[in-house]
Amino acid sequence: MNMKENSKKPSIDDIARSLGVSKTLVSMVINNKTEKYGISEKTRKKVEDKIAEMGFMPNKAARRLRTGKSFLIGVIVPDISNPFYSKIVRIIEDKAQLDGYNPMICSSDEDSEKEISLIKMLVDSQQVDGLILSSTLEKADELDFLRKRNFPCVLIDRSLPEANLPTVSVDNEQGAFAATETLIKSGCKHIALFAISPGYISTIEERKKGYLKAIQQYKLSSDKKMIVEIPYNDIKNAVYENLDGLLKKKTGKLDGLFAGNNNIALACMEYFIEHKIKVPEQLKFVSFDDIDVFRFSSPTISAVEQPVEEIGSWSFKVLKELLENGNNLQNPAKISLPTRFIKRKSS
Amino acid sequence: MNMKENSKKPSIDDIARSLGVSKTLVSMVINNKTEKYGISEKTRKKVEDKIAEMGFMPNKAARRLRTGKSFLIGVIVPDISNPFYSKIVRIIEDKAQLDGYNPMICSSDEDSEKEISLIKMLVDSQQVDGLILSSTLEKADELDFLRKRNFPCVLIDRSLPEANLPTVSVDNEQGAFAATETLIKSGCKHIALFAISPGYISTIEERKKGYLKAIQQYKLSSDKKMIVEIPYNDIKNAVYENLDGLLKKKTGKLDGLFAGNNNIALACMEYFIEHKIKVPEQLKFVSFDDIDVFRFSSPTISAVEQPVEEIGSWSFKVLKELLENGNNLQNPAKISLPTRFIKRKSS
DNA sequence: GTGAAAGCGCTAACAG
DNA sequence: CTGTTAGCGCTTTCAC
Repeated sequence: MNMKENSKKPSIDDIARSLGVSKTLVSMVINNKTEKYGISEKTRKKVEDKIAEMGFMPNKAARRLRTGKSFLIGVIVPDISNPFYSKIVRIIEDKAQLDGYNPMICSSDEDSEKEISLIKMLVDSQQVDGLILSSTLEKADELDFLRKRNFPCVLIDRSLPEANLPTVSVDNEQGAFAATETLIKSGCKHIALFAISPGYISTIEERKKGYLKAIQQYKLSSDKKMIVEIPYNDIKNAVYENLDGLLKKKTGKLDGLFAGNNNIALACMEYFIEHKIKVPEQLKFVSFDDIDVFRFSSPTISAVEQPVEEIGSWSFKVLKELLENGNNLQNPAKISLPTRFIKRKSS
Repeated sequence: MNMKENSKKPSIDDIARSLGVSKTLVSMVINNKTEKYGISEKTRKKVEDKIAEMGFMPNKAARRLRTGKSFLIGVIVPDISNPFYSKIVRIIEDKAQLDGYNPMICSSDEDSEKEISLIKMLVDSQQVDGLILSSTLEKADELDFLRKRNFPCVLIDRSLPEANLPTVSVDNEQGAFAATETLIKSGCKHIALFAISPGYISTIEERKKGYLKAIQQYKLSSDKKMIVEIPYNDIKNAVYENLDGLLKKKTGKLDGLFAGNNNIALACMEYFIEHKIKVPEQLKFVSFDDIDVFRFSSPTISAVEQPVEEIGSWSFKVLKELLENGNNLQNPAKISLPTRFIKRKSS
């Protein structure tokens, strides 16, 4: 009763047979190697026409098995539904396509174990040719198995200490410094930083550093309790609890808040609305990452903008270099892009 | 000078040889077929240990070539960096992973040709087992080559007329009706709908229908010019020009605006700010798609919320059904999910 | 200029 | 319960 599957996909063999030539010839045509092997224009044309006629597309699995090259690249980010990452990924997709690569995109959920298993699956199972990684890992040696194999891998957004891997990142310290400085200059004395945990992530560390540098440079009293870690999985509750605590304090009451990323900022903003906290009058507020919300909210939110386009295009550019010319383990590219602080009404 | 690649990946052969057994046995263990073939617990354990010890992972290219099954699914959306789609995709990723599938995610940029070539690449080249498609195509027959092969494919978000393919979508008409009705009930007489082009996309058509239904039901004068098409590639300019025109009119001046999707809404909101248009006093405003911005903007924006979670999980569920039990071309699943109108301050 | 043949790593039919 | 074997579709070496 089922509809019959009439038209199986043609293989290279079908093309060859229907033309009375060998598979070799067809293969050479597919791979633009006719020149190299001195195939005549006429023959090439003949084969090409047949390929078009039969709608032949080479089977990548077979090619992959034979050549060991997949023209796939693995892309792992913490969460593809976070606009910061989805924008980067989109750029990578476009750039990769231009060079015939297809990305396999995965979300690690800030989970080191999941990340490792995704990497293994991409590298060992799917045989991606290279990896672009916004890593959640704590230590570089968890990636040693890649390094040992000299596997093309570029770190983006987050660097890894002593990783010795090419990295495309952003000057988080400078960005955080600028953000904190703004708060200080507008009169804040008690500034908290809400940063996503785990705290060892390089971007978080650098943001903390920038924050502390500003605090110290302007001789504000620094208090360890003003740097709070917000767990990735429970942002809203953590933000609410901490804000409750910090705003209740009699002495040293919070008057400036720096949200370490866009999700934390959103939770803070919800809190402000629910608890009728007036920003910037009662509390000045800035955030890392610039998202659409910040331009339209009331008040508009000052934020550290990251150059997503550039992160995306550089990351593929660097990976491509690795893919084509091999790793230079002694001296991996380290690209650090500037951020831009956008001052709006919240600070 | 280069670091030697010491540790090649082990193959099924290596495992078998180092254990003195056959590849078959190892293969059976990998694929959990030991029960089926009555392999002893002991042997299985022995093989499994070796696999763990050598860090073996089956080569998917080989498996794919042999079995014709890739455990890959293709996912094509107009733009992965649009939060509406990135959220759906994220759900699909999670659900697929639970069943051992990996998504290959692509953006079509609302370009039919690009979409077709992506489909071909996914299906013929990458050999994905199934497809989840938020299609930009005009007519279903462009997908006939898939239907002929009985290829598992589910349409999401947008349906295709006479496609006879399983579809997971949303009741756009009802959503648009509710949105328009709100505008009418709050006193608007001259309501425009800004919809993304191409206008033949089912969601757009349905939204137009819902809009018109409300207009007619409440006996407002309907004017063709009040439905404007905004090209995907030039949203901002188109929105600005049309708003300029419609707001300048002496008679029948615009007093209500319905943005057909989130990107259009953002452009409108920028316009409002730049031109100091007071919403809702001067112009009432609603949008399709609910994004974070709408909850925080001033004023907050009323919007038709789509059940992204459900779209994502249903789409994989339906595809899985196809994958496991085959197509039912006579009677494909058509799942229509309700939308929810969220009234905020803008209307 | 072109073709024959081997083999990438895996699965499954069949044999024992 | 376990092994032998053929072959998926392609690229590449070598031969003519």
